[in-house]
Amino acid sequence: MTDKAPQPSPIFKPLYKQVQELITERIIEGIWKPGEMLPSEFQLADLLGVSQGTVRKALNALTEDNVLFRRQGVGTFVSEHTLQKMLFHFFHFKSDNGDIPELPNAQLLEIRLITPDTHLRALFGNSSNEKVIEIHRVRSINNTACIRELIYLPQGYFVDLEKEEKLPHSLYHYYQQRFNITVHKATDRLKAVLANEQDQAILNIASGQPLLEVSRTARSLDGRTVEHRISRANSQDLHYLVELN
Amino acid sequence: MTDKAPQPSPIFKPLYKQVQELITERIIEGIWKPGEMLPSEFQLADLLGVSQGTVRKALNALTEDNVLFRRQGVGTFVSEHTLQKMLFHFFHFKSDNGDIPELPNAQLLEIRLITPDTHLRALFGNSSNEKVIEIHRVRSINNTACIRELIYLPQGYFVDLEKEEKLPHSLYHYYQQRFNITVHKATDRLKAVLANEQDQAILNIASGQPLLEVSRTARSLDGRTVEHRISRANSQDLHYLVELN
DNA sequence: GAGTGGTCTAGACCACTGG
DNA sequence: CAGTGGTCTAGACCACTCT
Repeated sequence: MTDKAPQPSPIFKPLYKQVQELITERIIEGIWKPGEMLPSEFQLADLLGVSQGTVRKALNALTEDNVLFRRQGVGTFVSEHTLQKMLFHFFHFKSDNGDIPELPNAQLLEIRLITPDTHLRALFGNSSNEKVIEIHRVRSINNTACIRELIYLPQGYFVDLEKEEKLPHSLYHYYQQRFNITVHKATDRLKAVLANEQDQAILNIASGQPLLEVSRTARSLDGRTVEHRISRANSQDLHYLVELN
Repeated sequence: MTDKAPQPSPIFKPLYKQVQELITERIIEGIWKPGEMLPSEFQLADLLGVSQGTVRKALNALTEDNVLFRRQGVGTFVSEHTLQKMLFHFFHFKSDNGDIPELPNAQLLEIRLITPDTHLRALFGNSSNEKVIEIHRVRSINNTACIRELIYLPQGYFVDLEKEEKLPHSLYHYYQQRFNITVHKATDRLKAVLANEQDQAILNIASGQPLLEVSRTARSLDGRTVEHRISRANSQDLHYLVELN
């Protein structure tokens, strides 16, 4: 570490924070990959020249933040976007009666490159000539279409994704495996809207029906905005679940 | 504490957890009240016969859980539902352009006692003859009605509340002060619905308009369900904000 | 300056997992 | 059994706040 003694006030940053950032960087750089095990607390302590307790505090903070997960008697691992974790953290639509045990199937309607409007450019911090990938999908439960998804990705981070002809139902795991992009935090904004003609056709509903629109901005481990997603759900038999603490 | 040495496996509960529960109980019993300062770490350690580090771990866990808050150089305090914290934790409606800096005013329409249906009884675990208080309000921003609220409270926990003629805009602070009930966790379920006639009249909107309906179940510190609330919002200029981590 | 929480260390021991 | 994370302790020192 830089210095064992904490710095004088204004620049003061605890040792364990520095350790935390250092570990995060190594994960971002791909030195430690999702699913892999980190060295033990004592090994890391020796490696970084701090005490085991300090390393522990950093590791626990990162575990709290879902960057790592720990199993007593086994080790500390870099979090992976397994289907289970995805569902828990990033998929909040639930069936009204009983739960949705799995992620609803997603049928791909279209992938294309578009020229971003000012809104998308602002979101991604794009240069004006960079293209954006648009993915259009529809999710179904029991063969009934219920959620229409429009997904926007900056082409620079997702090279050649637009050439795929099939995509997995859970994109976040795919982003992680294929592009080393881990969706870490997201902001959802919810509104009630009326179904437009396209919604009516795709979701097979009458005109004048209300839809739950979820507008998501997702950020990766290093803080970049990597995805914008608009989901329009027929909330007849669905709801969006939020736990407040 | 009961025993310094951790128990053999199946009953094993860490010391700091026991300390945590003990402190929580004292808060529930009203021995330490919202806003009040707890004894210092060392005093608590002496009091409970554990080390300061163990007390610290318990206090930090409770801080993480928003039961306490700590200020370096000052002390550890029992959390209070100040307007600020309320807004941050339990009021997630935001204005589309710019933020809502304050809680929108709430105008009381009606308070009455009702006989709970089976749904409400199941929620509150009520005996069948206990009444429920129904509060009907409407919130406005810039003198424009935007959210209609129907609030249900078990009468047993909120004695004589139905006799009030005026209620504060933020009820959670009031529950805490007047009834020693701290809303600690809540579950929101969101749907898009069409405005019914009553909605149209109260929110001053045309028929066929979509509303964002938020159905909340709120639990107190000791885990009892203490409030059910249905908010119907005109999401024309509003959205419901969720941060995912 | 006195008192609080925050950081860091060092060491002992316990609980859990897997070979 | 060896190796991992989890708990608990004790003590030193730092940063912050208030008076």
